[in-house]
Amino acid sequence: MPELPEVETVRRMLAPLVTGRRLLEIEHDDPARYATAEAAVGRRVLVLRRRGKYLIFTLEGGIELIVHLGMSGSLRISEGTHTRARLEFEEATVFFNDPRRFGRLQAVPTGDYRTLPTLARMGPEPLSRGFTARVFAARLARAARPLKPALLSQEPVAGLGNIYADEALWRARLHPARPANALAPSEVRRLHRAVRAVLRRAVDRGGSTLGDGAYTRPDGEPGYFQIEHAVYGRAGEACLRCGGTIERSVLGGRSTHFCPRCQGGQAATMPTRG
DNA sequence: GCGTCGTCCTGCGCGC
DNA sequence: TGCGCGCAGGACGACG
Repeated sequence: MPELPEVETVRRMLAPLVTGRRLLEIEHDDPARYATAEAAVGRRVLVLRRRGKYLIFTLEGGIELIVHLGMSGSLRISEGTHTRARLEFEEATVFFNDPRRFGRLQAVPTGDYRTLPTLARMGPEPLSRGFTARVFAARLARAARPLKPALLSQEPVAGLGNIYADEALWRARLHPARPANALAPSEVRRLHRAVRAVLRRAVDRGGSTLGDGAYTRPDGEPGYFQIEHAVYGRAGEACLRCGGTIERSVLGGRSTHFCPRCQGGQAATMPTRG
């Protein structure tokens, strides 16, 4: 499932192919989903940037083409088995592959994210200078809910999904069910460092490609961070830090992986499943 | 305003 | 072997 490292990997590979090129045509099979993207046709790409898990093609004429890969989407330079849209640029073609159709492709006036509330409310970029422990603490303090769903909301910090939220919480030795607004300053600093460290490392490794193969780079190659996962997908296995047994629970409707021994806190109150 | 839950969608694994 | 069921996930709207 594409999170910040996967989307950043895609951006780095596609940017040289599309920057400065005109988008000539968008061909798709689903007008209900992708018709608004057609407003981007005929415009030149000024820059391809990333905000959280969103890819944003900034186009001439005050238009942005926003791409969200959902949980199974990918942008590829060759056609896949579930290609939903084909973006024809001058001298380059990009295929939007999305088996489960959770991805989005739409054009908006630059900066107008009224139809994308998560993007509009999104917290700071975790690898930017603006993401300080002080800023993070202030944003976490707004949420009374557990850390895991709070992080998935994108409001304390941008770009974390199910995998990297679990990995960051493990690195910070924080239980996923701890209320987000109840962390000590030292715990916020630990989580701040952990988020940045996990994401930096994952970007370096080209993201995570899981067994379902849902995410691959644009050239079809996998990422390699999955072999460094400490908790995600390791339920029942030994914790790499303390030797405890990794548990899988459901929190905020999402599978959550953690070590009850060294991530302490409210482990005893967590419902378990699976 | 905030948190929770259901919905969207489809490939895959599992049990029968 | 083949069928049916449940699960996985991010975003968002409805609801309390």
